[in-house]
Amino acid sequence: MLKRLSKYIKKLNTKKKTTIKDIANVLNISIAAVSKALHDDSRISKKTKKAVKQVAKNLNYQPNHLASALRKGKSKLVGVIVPRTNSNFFSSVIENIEEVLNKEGYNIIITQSNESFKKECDNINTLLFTQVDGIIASMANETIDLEYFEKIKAKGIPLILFDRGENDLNVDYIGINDYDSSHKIVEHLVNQGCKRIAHIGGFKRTRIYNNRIRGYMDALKKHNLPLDNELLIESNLTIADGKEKMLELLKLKKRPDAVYVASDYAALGALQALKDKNIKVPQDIALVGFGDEPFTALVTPSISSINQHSAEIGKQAAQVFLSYTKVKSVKQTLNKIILEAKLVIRESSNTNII
Amino acid sequence: MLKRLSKYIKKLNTKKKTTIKDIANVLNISIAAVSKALHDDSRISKKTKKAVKQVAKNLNYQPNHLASALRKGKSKLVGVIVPRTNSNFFSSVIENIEEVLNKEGYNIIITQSNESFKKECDNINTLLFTQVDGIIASMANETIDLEYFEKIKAKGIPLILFDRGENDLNVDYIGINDYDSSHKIVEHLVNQGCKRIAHIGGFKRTRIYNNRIRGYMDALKKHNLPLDNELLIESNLTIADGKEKMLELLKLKKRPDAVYVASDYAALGALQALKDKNIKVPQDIALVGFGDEPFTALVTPSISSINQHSAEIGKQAAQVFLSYTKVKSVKQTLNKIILEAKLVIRESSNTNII
DNA sequence: TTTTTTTAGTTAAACGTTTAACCTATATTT
DNA sequence: AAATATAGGTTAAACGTTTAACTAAAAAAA
Repeated sequence: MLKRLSKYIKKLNTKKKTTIKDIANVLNISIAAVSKALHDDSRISKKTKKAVKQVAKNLNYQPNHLASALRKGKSKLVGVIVPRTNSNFFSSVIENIEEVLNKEGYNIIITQSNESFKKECDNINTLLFTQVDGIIASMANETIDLEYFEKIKAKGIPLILFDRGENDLNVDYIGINDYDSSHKIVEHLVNQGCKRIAHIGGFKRTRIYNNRIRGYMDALKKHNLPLDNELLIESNLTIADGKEKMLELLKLKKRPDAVYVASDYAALGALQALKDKNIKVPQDIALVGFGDEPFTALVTPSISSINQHSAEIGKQAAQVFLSYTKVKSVKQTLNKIILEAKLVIRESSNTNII
Repeated sequence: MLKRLSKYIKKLNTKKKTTIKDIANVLNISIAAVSKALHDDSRISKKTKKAVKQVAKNLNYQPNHLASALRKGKSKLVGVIVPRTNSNFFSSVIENIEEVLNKEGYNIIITQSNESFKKECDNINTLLFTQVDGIIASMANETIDLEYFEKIKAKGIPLILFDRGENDLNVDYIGINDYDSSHKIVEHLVNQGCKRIAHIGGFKRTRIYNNRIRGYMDALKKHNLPLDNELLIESNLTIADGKEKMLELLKLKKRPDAVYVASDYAALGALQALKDKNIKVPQDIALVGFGDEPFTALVTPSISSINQHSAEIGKQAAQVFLSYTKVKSVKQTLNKIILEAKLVIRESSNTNII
């Protein structure tokens, strides 16, 4: 064996990678035995297993994932599609998906749609082409046509949506209770004495923004505040949008005394507009954002916001995917997991402390 | 053919995926012909090509990437390792790497080290296991032991580092000129009339932070400013670190009149500390950050910073990788690409405008 | 007409695993 | 002692492509 080994040791210096065939040759056993030994199959003796593992180490053997994936029909790869990774929310969701899936031997391929429908379709094609075993996604703002997502389902590949989902699409979903979150915000602002509460929201067609808008309207009704159409604005919720829409609100004859913005980024823009116009926050106008991005705690005044439990969403999404891989029965009830969000009150809406 | 096709059309409803074998059966030709037709091989007639593509479409054929990757020995996957995706810098670099590589048929697998050496090693193992064709990485702060990176090189897999690299490691590198950037900052501060310039930097062992520190010291010398050791602080450069180290600087008997922080995040923390202590920025103390993260333009006062050309870095890194796949000759000179950074002057260091 | 060239394929092996089915020698049971 | 079980493997096919090497028929050249 030693002679055979030393012959193979030379191989280390060449480019060619070590395969189980090499190990089999060194030990003069079949490749099947090697494969089984590496997987601790019960039909291989301890002695052989030990020898195989030793040789594998010596030859610096690295299993060929492609080969086993092809044979087993499983790539052990999960695709993740997010609008962008550069928000703390998505970055944290991804981190937690990765953590849970890595433990089970899965790797993730992260792709960004940049909020573009076309890019999202490309991403889906790419992931299907790469033979991922499942897809976890949060939809782009633009997306209305669900054909591509249907395609995933049609192929029998588990699809789990989080945060940005769609009511029409019959898939697993993990998100927070947007409707209730709006209620919490409005209630808080009412408690602060606000009477004219505006909402800079996202577009109604997107499930989460629709829910936030409905929650906002129903909450106003509940607290006997009149619903004024000029106080409800739809937008893309970028920083620039927040600034622009806030300036529009400030032009109204009857200004709002509070603004609830459906995204922290837009809230940051709105805050800049308020500062530019020398309007005191929260005394003149109170401000609440959404998402609890770290910077909300760092700007002056700090911005009240809704914590979306990003870590929890990531973990649950991964778990739902794993449940598909474990259960043999194809028929499985869909998971619709709605987490309760938490309102974090900061300076921008707290008139008591100041 | 129609009869055969309709027989196969049923297959669409089953789980089994369509393969080139199915297409071959429908048209009664060999699978080799199908493979060639799909790749527009010159030895296949136009008629056959057309027929093959039509049937492929009808059967909803999707090439099995694993099979072709195994056969060709190329996974068409590139691994990307970054400390975290949630800064604009890394997110932008990644976006641009992806854009360039996608055009050439490559996909990327993004992994995060979370600045942990152990996680980084795990990431490398994972990527090697997944048979990536190359790795583009920015090292974790913690990393000193380069063994794992050597391993990549040893396997003959192209390794390209960006931003956080290492002088000792003989690999391709793309980054900005940190040394010069420090010079630009110091020069600017001197022009603003500052005479006691402090530096909250990263750890010297990391190449980029070392260069920034050296640049800072040499620039002081050049402008005949004394180098005071208590004005040079090493840290991890988190937001909290920035705040803490700034408070330390404020405790000095002889306070600085300007602080150059080696990261925007730490600069943000520093700014909070200054605000808490009611110190006017830039009048009492001027502040400059590093990285040109979007929030630097949005806080009050806005923070001057260094733009690192993230898009350019991403594109170049991808190009360097591609150069390995195209050139046959193994011997290739290493690329060390150093981009010139740009100082963006904002309120935090601009005494003229105020 | 015969030979050569071109066209349009076909055959079969290979990529590195996994796994169902089979086999043989030894140990155990009856 | 014969029958059965168990341990420890081996053989060969399969996963879905790609590709080098071969071939048959038709077209062009001689």
